[in-house]
Amino acid sequence: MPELPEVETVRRGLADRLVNFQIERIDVCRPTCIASPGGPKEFITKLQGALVGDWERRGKYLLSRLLKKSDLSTNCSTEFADGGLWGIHLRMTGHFQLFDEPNEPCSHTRVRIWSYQGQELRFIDTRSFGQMWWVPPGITAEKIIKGLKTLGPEPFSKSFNASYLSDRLKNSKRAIKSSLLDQSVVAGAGNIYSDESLFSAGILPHTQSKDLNYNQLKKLCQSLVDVLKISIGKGGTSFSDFRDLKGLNGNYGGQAWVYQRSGKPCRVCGTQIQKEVISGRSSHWCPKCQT
DNA sequence: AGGTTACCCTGCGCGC
DNA sequence: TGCGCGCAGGGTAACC
Repeated sequence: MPELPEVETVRRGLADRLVNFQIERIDVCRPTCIASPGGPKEFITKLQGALVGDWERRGKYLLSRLLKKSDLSTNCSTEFADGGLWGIHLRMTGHFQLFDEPNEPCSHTRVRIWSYQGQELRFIDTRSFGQMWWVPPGITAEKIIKGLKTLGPEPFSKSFNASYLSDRLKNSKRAIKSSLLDQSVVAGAGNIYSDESLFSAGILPHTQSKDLNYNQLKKLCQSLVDVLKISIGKGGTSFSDFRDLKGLNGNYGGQAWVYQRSGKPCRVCGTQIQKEVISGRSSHWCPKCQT
């Protein structure tokens, strides 16, 4: 279940490893994972021949700038035209593997992308929730990728602070846990990091969002940023480790304070960690450390 | 209109 | 041993 730190780790891995990665061929093994309007056919046509450029992360979305060799350019020319954007959302179980040698794909392989250099970038996604898009040149990614349109501020940006949260949540009766999961409030938090940041801030997940005072919101902002940063630091840097991302899930490196620890003693005070479903997502908290 | 729920999908763990 | 059920979760559509 990649959340912001895992997606950021993937972004860095792709940016590091896909150097001069020019796409020769694509095999979409599961057509439903291509979510752009033109479907797999257009996705394949438009990505083929493209050079994969810079990688950007927005919330849990990944975007790569594609460069296409200009029709006017000669063999020796290094001129590239805008090839649009390649968007990716890993959702629950999506991950990449890069192979230097030919290799038999596993049954959960959804998209296979070969470079002219003979490398294969493979998208593997057990639960098949992951999606990819091709965004035409000159069109904003928000037009094609619906989720980007409603994305709130990045947790690490200046616009994510206590006064923003205070204003955004001042009339909201929903549980703060639910607000944190809302990508339009803040981009990138999922179930793990919302539980962990609430623990770190000493706030009960059921608390009505509007009832949090300025200091609590300040603490919450800082806690979320800290928890995310710590996890990015432990996210690993080598591409081959991506297959192990799932192993890090759920405990972000074994350091979870409350997430999926219901019934176990709180690492701080020993009180039994509680669990309850809040707005459809399991929530974990310490009844003594969080008030 | 804010807010909640169902759904998509698959593997796993539990209970009988 | 084996089967069936429930659970896990991000985002979005549909609903209240």
